Amino acid sequence: MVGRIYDFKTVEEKWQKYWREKNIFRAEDFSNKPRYYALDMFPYPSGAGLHIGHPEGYTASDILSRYFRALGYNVLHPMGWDAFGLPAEQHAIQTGTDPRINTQNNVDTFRRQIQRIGFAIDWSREINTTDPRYYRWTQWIFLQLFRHNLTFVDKRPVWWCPALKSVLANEEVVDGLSERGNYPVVRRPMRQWILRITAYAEKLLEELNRLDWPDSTKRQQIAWIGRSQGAEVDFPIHGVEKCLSVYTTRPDTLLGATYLVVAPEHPLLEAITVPERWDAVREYQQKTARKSDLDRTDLAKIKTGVFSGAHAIHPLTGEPLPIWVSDYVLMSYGSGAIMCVPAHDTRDFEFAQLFHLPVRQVIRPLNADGDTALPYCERGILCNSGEYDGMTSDAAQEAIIDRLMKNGTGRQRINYKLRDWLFSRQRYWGEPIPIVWVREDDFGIISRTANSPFLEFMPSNPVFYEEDGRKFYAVPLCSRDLPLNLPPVESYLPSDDGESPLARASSWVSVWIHPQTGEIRPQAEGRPAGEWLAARRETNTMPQWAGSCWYHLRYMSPRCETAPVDPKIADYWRAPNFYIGGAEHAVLHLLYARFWHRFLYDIGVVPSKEPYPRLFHQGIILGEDGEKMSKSRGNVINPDAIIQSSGADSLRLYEMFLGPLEAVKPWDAKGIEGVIRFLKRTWKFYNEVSIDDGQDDDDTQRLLHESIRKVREDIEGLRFNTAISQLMILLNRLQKLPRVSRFAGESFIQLLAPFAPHICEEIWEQLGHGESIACAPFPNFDIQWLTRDTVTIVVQINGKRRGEIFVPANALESEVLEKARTCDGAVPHLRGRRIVKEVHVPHRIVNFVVQ
RNA sequence: GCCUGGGUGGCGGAAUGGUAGACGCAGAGGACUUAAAAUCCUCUGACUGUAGGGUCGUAGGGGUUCGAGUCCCCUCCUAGGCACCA
Repeated sequence: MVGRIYDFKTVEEKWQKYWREKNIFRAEDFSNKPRYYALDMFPYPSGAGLHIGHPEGYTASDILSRYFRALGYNVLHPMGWDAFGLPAEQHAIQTGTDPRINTQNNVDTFRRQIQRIGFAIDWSREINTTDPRYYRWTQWIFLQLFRHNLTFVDKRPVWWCPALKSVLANEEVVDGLSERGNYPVVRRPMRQWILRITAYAEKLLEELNRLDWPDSTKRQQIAWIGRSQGAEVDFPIHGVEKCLSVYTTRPDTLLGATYLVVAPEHPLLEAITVPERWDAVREYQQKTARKSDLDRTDLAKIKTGVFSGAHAIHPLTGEPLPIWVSDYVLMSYGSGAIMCVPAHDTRDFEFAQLFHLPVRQVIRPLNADGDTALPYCERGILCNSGEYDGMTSDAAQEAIIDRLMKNGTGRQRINYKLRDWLFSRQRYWGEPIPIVWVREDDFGIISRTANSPFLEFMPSNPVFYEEDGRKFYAVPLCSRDLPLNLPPVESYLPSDDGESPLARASSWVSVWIHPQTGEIRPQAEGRPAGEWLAARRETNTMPQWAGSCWYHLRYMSPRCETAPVDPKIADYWRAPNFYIGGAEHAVLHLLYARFWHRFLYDIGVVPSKEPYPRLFHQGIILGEDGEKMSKSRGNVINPDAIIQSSGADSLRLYEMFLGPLEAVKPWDAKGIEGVIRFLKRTWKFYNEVSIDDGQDDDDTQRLLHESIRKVREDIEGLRFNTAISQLMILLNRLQKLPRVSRFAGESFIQLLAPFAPHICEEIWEQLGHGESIACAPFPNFDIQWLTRDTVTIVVQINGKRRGEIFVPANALESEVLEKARTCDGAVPHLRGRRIVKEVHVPHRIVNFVVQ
């Protein structure tokens, strides 16, 4: 019936061409069909080409896409390129060529490789974050954030990587080394753009429990946001008109505080340190400043610190408490100062031991028996706390906060570990930030110019910074100036002091702006007549995360010229039904994208609060040695080579058969033989079997309908490995038959089609169908074949399997037990024994407990 | 250190508290072939018995249950995340 030889290369190329030319997988906006949006984390098109890990997630989303299309859904399955980023920039630096060229080549390679795997992608919606028509809207969203007071600039110590000549975000630094390249990094103060993601901490935390996400990822985000509830307590300082505020999650231990510690960078330190101690404190500050954060946060190291000579006054007892300085207190969390309760905090205890500070126990365990080992860090019953003695920690906490509030020396307080998002990079290959800087007086002119185009995105709180005693104000470009294109530059190398390569494009940087008309002209052309103001463009660019914060929206209306996403189309597609990508993005991309998306919801741009309601992480495919694939280990499997030797269908099928989608699992070059044989047997089966309008025998029908059900359930539950083994079981049976019914013959190939679409299209066509199998309605099972007349029941004696019986499914319990008692396997073990208990689980098991 | 997963044949893995090891790989034997490849058939957890069969077996130890890979407690190993966040 089909050709004798299974020539996968010819078959696969034929159908890939067919799908492309017939636009089989085009998604239709506003279709009346139910909609299904399957989204992959889009790749960074690296020079190395497609990795074996890419097709794993893509195949999973492709199976779902094809499955739901066959169920009659209008499916959106798009692909695009997250193409800004460091490797392309470094390539540009090394070769001196424009990163656009290299990026375009890499994108072409990725597209060709992905297309060769035969994914059901709507290529008419392809997007690229480096396309000005795309980043125009990335810039627009930035300006909206700017307008809503969610951005600011600050000269702050940031991670500076001398080797990369670039500033890195907290998240890009791992153990004091750059995430990319493992170069050392140091702290260095620079002017930076920062996004107030902390303003969204509560919203991001709240929505989390409504998401269908892996628990571990939710937990990571919860930990990253790091909400804690406690109290802020003010300690007046002896002899100085100042108060030191501390944050504590254990206000119940307030009476156990014996000293305070402030961070070396604390702004009050200068004012409170007594003159005799000033040298020691300054020396300590300098020593800390020289330390890398790795040294500073190393838990294993011995604590250090100096006494400031100052004393704080306990707000409840009036007792003077010494104020120490130590780098175990971080300026970036809470208020940069803590009250220390060595009896009930491990770190405070350690410090107190080292510097011989008093330890006062104020909490005892609920079921106290004898002495408590200190530090005791659990909650318990208060002691040595005057009027609070005998109260539980919970009650005391409330009572103490109450008292502080009455005294005006404390209040409830919620803190987050989440830090604001350092958003600027001193790089070329990123979205330019659409801001110009003007002098204070000129900013006043713009602000007073009614209808100035520069007021379109003007925030209520101006953004400014000071340099050499002069203030510079941020002026947002207006939307008609977008996109702000990346200018050509002569060198992609940042300057040694860390300025972006854009700073060298002086004719681009220095401009005249016209407050009334909004016109912008290069200063190089000389000052035009009229009321023009001198301005300098922002030369920092956005981080690579920016473009991936909203790409899921752009796929919906990729050519929309009036908004990031067409509101009507966004209302149609809503949100992806399925989002798949690596777990390495658990906190970075997934938190940033949630932030931007939620902001867009808040300003009415999108209809849903959350970008990705259902998320899944595919596991990693390891090399054959069980180690992570890497060039240096030489264990990299190249997908192109697999496709060349075994075909795209085999690659797809094998990656899905390897194990559970979420598991980390090693590649096995021998293992792929199994699925190759399976596909060959499938081909051979349709070559040899005769398909007619007759009936199948009962066992075949039963297995067929069971298989349909299992494959459907497994696809929907993402259990592709067991779906494939069911298909193998089904084929093992079918291929023994000389003839099968049309329903059986067609169903099998349709069940297999989402996994191995090319071979199935070919067989489908040769079975006489004129239309693509991708559009054929998916087979459904008939429940009548899933209920059995006769069931097999296992007979156990004392929990050990001794035999089995076949009984009618509707047999009475007494009949089943009688048959079980007298079955061949059971009789010898029952002889001479007394049955003390009979357990009968209908349709499953009978267990006799005997003595 | 803390928080999460996970530990099942030679290997990847399968098992709503109910026949452990489906499916596949590897291995053994056989058929076809001059031969090899490919393909097809049979066997394949360990120990034990001529055989019917028996005993053991899901990291280790305990427990709950008629019955535990699955639930509970402890220990070990392993992967991932967090890490002086007061």
